[in-house]
Amino acid sequence: MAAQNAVHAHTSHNHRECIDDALTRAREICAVRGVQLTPLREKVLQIVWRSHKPVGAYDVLDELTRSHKAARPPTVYRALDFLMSEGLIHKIESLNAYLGCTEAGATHSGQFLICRQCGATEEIVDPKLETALDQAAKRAHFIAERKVVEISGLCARCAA
Amino acid sequence: MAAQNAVHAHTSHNHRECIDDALTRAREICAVRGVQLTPLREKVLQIVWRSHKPVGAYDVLDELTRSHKAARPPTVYRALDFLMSEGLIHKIESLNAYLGCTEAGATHSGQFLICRQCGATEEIVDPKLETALDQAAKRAHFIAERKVVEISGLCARCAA
DNA sequence: AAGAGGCTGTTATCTTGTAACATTGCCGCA
DNA sequence: TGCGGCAATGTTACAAGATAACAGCCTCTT
Repeated sequence: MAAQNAVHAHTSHNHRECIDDALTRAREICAVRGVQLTPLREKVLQIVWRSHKPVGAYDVLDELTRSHKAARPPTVYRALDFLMSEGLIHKIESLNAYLGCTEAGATHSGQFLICRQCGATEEIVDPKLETALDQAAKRAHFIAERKVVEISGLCARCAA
Repeated sequence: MAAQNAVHAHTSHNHRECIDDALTRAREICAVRGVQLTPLREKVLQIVWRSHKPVGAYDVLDELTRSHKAARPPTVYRALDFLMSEGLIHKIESLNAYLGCTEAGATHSGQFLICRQCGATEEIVDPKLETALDQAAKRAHFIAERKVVEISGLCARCAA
């Protein structure tokens, strides 16, 4: 499920399952935590999950407006902020765009592989890389809190 | 010089030397490459180097306008683009801001430690981290081209 | 003199993100 | 029953970041 998502962002697959899994998982997580995954927030999460490509806030807004005429920028940003604070989505800083989290539940800053050709972006969880980041910070006597790792290039599919 | 800058971003030091070193180095590099470090571009580089904190494009613009009334956003962005393409500055994606490069000359994507308290940002060059990044990409069959690594937290000074 | 290319000027606009205040709806409690 | 508080959303306006598109200028070359 989560682990499966993580390895097929750049491949063809039944994406409906991705979305369903993500939404189900999000509902569970929010229920456990006692926070409200309102219809609006869920809709935004669904929109972000429409693809494995990071989606801009204003693209979310365009999409959201179809079903929700009152939507405005703050509507979207509030929902995105909520989803980020609950670890359900990530912001891809180098693109100013948002991506569904495949490791929802665990608090973590993600590590991403962004294909410049097809746009598909995969979240990876690489313990060695994580360690290397911590060690690098430690050597510099720096207390790491948030770690942004975004590698862009070509996915296997586009390279072939 | 370069290595020295890299370890004192978060400490007090004679910053004039940083700037002078950076400008001198930039002139050398551009001369060797046969590209033009025009007065305008040099001025922008100097402004970016005024501190070890990443500087927003519009902050650069405000500062630039003092000596250069005709300056407009494109003026600044063109200069920043040039300086980035020559590896003389980096963009800090998570802040939408720009920082002088302490390793100018070598082509590289930087790795940064950003103090959320004082704002000082240090560029580090950590071969082990570099390797870990390459390995992580390789394991995912991904061809890495650009690597964004931005760790934010507390510098030793602010933690104390 | 003509033309090409690189740099800068200039105007306008686009994209991304936030401030600030109003409104709604629900829940607990007097 | 009504009131106070809080979380979520509505609404308007704007700030901040970035680029498009075209004009002008200078230099070098032929």
